[in-house]
Amino acid sequence: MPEGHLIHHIARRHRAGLAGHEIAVSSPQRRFAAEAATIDGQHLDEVDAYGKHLFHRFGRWVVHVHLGQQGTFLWFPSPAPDPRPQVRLRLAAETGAADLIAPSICRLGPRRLRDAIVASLGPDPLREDADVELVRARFASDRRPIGAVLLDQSVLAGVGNVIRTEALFLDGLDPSMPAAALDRPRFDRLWATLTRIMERSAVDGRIVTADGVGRDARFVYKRETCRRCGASVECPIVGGRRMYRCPKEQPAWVSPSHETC
DNA sequence: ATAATATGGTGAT
DNA sequence: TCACCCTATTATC
Repeated sequence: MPEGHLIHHIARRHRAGLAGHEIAVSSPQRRFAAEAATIDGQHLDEVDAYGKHLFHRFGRWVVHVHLGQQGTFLWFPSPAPDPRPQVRLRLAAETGAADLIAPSICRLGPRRLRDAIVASLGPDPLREDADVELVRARFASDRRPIGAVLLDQSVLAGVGNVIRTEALFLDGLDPSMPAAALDRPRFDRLWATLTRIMERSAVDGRIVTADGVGRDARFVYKRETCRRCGASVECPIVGGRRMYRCPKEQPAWVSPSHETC
């Protein structure tokens, strides 16, 4: 669930349903109670997504949320039911209520907190202000496997395990290929693929690569056989996380130095 | 119905 | 290196 597409999906929902209103802020679970009291009743100025980070700005304050692996934001149009006891943060207006559950980060800070977080992140393909040239330059000087670089949030913000896996499949790239070995046309195509997957997934609220349900909604992620050609899918660990590769659709990268002789 | 799993990143050890 | 967060989704019975 929580890759960058979902954060943008949530931001769009909250922008439409909560921004511009005075918000009743509470913490049924109590772990955010003091902070909630500080901003309770204040005007929500804007909601912003950057990579996997979410920011709600209330005047000089900003609420910073990272969903981690299990975190989720539920949305209830009015009349919203009573929040379950596990709800860390509820943001409620006359239009509806958003309940935050099981985040890895939920904290209140000054506005500059957002700037500090953003400064640690690479460009986000889902943002208009994304600097593609900067990402291309970072790739060109990075000899780590491309599968690992795609997960590095300081290079590129918002891509997670499913999106990196499916994007590399769609572009026929071996995850273990060094990022620096990617030529310009293939980099540009990969950027376009990432942007397309993420934008469509941000609209739908779930990752969409292939048409289908469950595992059949993906080409290789969590599959035993390739959805396109039926070949047996490999499961290498790249960048510390398990990923999936079709050996036929994603032929092994061979170092140019070994080709000549 | 019930159970296994992880589409992260942090902070403790 | 590991525990944590305690969810929705998916698979299985």
